[in-house]
Amino acid sequence: MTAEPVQESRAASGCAAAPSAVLDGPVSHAISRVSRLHRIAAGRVLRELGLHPGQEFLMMHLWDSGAVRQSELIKAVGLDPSTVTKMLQRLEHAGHVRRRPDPSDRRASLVEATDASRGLLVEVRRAWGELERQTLEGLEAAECAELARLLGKVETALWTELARGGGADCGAASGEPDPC
Amino acid sequence: MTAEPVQESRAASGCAAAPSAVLDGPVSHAISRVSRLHRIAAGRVLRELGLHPGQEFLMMHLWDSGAVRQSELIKAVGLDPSTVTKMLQRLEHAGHVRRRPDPSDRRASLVEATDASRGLLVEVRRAWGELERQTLEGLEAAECAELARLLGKVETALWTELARGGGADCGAASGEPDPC
DNA sequence: CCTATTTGATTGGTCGGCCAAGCAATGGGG
DNA sequence: CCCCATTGCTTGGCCGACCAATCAAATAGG
Repeated sequence: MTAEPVQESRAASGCAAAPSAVLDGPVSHAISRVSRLHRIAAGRVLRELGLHPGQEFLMMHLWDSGAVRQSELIKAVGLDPSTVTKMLQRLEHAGHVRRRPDPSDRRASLVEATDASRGLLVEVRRAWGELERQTLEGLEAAECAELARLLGKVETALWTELARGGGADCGAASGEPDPC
Repeated sequence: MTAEPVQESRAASGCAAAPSAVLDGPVSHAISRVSRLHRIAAGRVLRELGLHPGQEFLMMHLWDSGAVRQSELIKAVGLDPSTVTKMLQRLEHAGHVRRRPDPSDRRASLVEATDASRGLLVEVRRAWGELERQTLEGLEAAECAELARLLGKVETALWTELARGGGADCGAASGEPDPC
């Protein structure tokens, strides 16, 4: 209808400047938006591999560490136990992971990536490289490093804040200490 | 627990892998983690107000812009139409939002915040201020600005990349008085 | 030894969020 | 005037993610 002005605004010119986005104020909004876009981008890249966004986190950890207790996996990725359970059920059903009871502790489960899933390893790594490239496109190396540093600081800030109020245990995989 | 050595694998220190940073995808990981923590923090702060994380986005826009077409709202927040529909259904059921058919276009809906919801306005603003404070705790003003700038760049980068692959309109929610 | 607490994992419920289809109304072109 | 593409929104399905509550097993305490 009548010359959609919106598309025009977003069109290279209007969007390229994107002064509004930068000045938009709250970092919180920016985090939410960036995260959402990032997730969508991840979904696009991973879709062809048969993985849904978020699952690659688990798989990468499993590929990296071999058979692990589910509780270890939970602490490593920092997700809710129920979330991990359901994700693993789907991944198991898809043939990407295998779960077996831990003989030394009959309530625990050992999780490991299947051999079949190994084929995905290189693809997923490539996809993540692509995603990283898309994410950091237009940023210089120094900016990238700075962004990583700042995100790290924000992460620790949020983390301590949450630990204070929520009493969540949370091993926090690679998180807090050691800010280089 | 078993004698499971702490898996302080190479990952933790993003700075160490400066040259190969792109391969490991530290920024992508960081974005995901920070976003998740941030969302949890937002949920904590908003829970007492009866809002779920994400809803405040819609409400803030509605408070700010009065009655709007649903399609305008969708473009403004940049979410999927179906997502907005369901969120609005819940918000309406909760009494925060009112929807009425647009007389000038019988397939469209006009959405507006209810008077009752206005009471939440100041609370939500306060909660977001609190959230912002938690998020940026430990960062200096210059770092905060730099983070905002970098996130803006990442956002536009992801955005153009997504627009290339999938039909995209562009809303670029912007232009509101936001104290930082 | 037998009970309390803690730990490991699962289920149920709800919400945000996406995609893919599906209508209903609008409006442009033949 | 009618047909057809477009726009606006909704539904259904699925997945990630949270919380709360539950159950089973292991361990600490009396």
